[in-house]
Amino acid sequence: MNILTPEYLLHNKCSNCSVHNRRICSTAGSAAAEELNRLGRIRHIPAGQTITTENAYADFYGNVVSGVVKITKTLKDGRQQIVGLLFPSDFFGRPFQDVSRFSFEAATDLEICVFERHAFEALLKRHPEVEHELLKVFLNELDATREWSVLLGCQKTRERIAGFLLMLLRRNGFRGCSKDGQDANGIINLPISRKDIAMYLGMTLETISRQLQAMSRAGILKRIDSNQFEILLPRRLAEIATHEEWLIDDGLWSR
Amino acid sequence: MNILTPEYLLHNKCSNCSVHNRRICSTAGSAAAEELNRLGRIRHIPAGQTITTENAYADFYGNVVSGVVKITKTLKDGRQQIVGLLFPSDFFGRPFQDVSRFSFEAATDLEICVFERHAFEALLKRHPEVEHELLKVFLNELDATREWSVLLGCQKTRERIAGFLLMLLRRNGFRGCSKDGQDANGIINLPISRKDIAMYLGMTLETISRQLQAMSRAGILKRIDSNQFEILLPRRLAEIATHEEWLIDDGLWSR
DNA sequence: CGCATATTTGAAGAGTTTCAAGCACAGTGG
DNA sequence: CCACTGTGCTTGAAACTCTTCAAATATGCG
Repeated sequence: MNILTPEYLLHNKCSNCSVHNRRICSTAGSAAAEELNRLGRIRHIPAGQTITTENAYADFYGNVVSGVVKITKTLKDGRQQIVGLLFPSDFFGRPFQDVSRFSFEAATDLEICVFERHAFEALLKRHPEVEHELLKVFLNELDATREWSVLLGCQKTRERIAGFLLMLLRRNGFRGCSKDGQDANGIINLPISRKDIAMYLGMTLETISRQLQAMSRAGILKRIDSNQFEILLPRRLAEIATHEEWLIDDGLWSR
Repeated sequence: MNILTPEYLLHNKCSNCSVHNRRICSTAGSAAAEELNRLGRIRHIPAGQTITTENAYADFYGNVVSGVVKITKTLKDGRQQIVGLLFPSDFFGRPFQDVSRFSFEAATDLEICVFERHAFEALLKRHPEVEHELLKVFLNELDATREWSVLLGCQKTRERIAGFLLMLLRRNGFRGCSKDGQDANGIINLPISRKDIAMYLGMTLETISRQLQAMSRAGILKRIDSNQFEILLPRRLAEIATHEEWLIDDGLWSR
C-alpha cells in the first residue's frame, strides 16, 4: 500500500503539530510555511513497519512528529547496523537521490508528516530559505553521525551505553519521545528494544544487559523496569561516556 | 600564523586547478563561478599540520586540491578516532557554525583552496545554486559516514581493511591522490600511515599489519613495499569487504 | 653509517561474543 | 482467575578475536 494514497492525504494544520516550530517547519510567516502546510500529510505507522526499503525507490520524505525511526543497513549475511535514530522534529529520507542506500523503519509506533518527493524538491527550489534550513539540518546530522563513529570506533562497551543513555536524556526534553513525560527528571525511558540498542551500539544485547546491571549494582542507575532506569549519578555517567579514568572494578564504583 | 594573511592571498585561476570542474566549483558559466574564482586562495600545507583545531573558531573552509585531509576527534584520555578522510575535490570545514566539533589535519602534504568564511557564506546566500550543490556534497558525505559506521559497528577487522582498500581504489581515479598515478591499474598506494589507518578503522596498527600480511599470504594482495600493495584477487577482496561467507582459515585462501 | 621512526612479528591477556539456559512479563484462552 | 505460550530480557560458562606489551626488523634521512 502506498503511503501517499488518497486515504492518507488528509490535510493537517501545522499549528496543531507538536513540532511545527522546529527545523524546516520553523520558517513560519514566510510564504514557504503555507506551502509546507498544504504539502505535508500526517501518517501513523505501527512499530516494526518499514517506511523506506534499502536500495529501493523512495517517493517521499518527511518529519518525525512522535516516536523513533531507525536508519539501518543490512549486510548480505544478515548482520545489521543501525546508523542513526531519528526523534521528533528530525527529518527522514534522502533528497535528490532516487534510491535510498539505507532502510528507514519504525522503531516505535510512529506519527510522521510526509512530503511527496517531487513537490517537496520543487518547493526547495522556489524557497532557498527552506533549503538553507535543510542544509543546516543535515550538517547537524553529519556532525552527530561523526561523533557516533567515535563511539563505535574507539569506545568500550560501558562507555557506549553511557553515551547512549545521555543522548536519550538530551533528546527526551522534546515532546513525543515518551508517553508519560517522565523522562525529564532523571528517569530514562529506553524507547527501543535491547536488540535495536545493540545494533545501534555495535555490540550484542547480552553485553548491554550485563553492563546495565553492572551500572545498577554500582549505584549509577536504578532499574525501575526493563525499559526504565533512574539515573542516580548523572555526573558519573557523563564521565564514563567520555572516558573511564578509574579502574573498571565494580567494587570501586559503589560510592 | 593565519592561513588568510596577505602573503597567501595570491589569486589563482580556477581553470588551472585540477578539481575546478568538480563539486561546488562545477557551477562554471554562472556568475557564481567568477566569484568563487576571486574568493579562493591556493595554500600548501605540510603533512601533520592542523588546519582547523577541535573546539576552536574556524574562519575559513575550502576544497582539497591534492593530498588527504583527516577529520579527527580526540577523547580526554588521548584516544583518537578519524571520522572521515577527505580526498581531492572534497570540501572541508563546517559552514554556519562558529566552533568546529572536529579537527582537520593534513594526513599528507596538501594543496587546498580556502575560502574566507563570511565571504563564502555571503556568496551562498546570493547564489542558491551553489548552496544546493553544497547540500548535495554534504548529503553524500552523510551517506558515506553512515556506511562507514556499518563498517565500524559490525564488521570484523579483515572486512574493515578490505573495505578500506576498496574505498581507496574507488577514490584513486582522481588526480592528486598518488604521486605516480599508478593506483588505477590494481596497485593501491596507502596514502596515510598505519597509525592513521588504525584510527580510521577503529583497531590497532598491529592488527592492520597482521591482516595485510595474512591477505598477502592468501594470495589476495602482493606487497610491493610497506605502502604499496598490488591487488591480485579484487573480486575476493570485494567479497571480504561485505562479508565473509567461507571459513576464516588461511589454508583455504590459497587458490 | 647511524640514529630515529615506522612497520612487522610474537606471546600473553583481556573483553566481548557465542551458545545455552533461566526468568519475567503480557496476552490468550480455558 | 490462573495456567499456557510467546517474546524479550537476564544470567552463566566457554571460546575466540583482538588488544596489549615487548622485541625485532625495515625504512628513511641527515
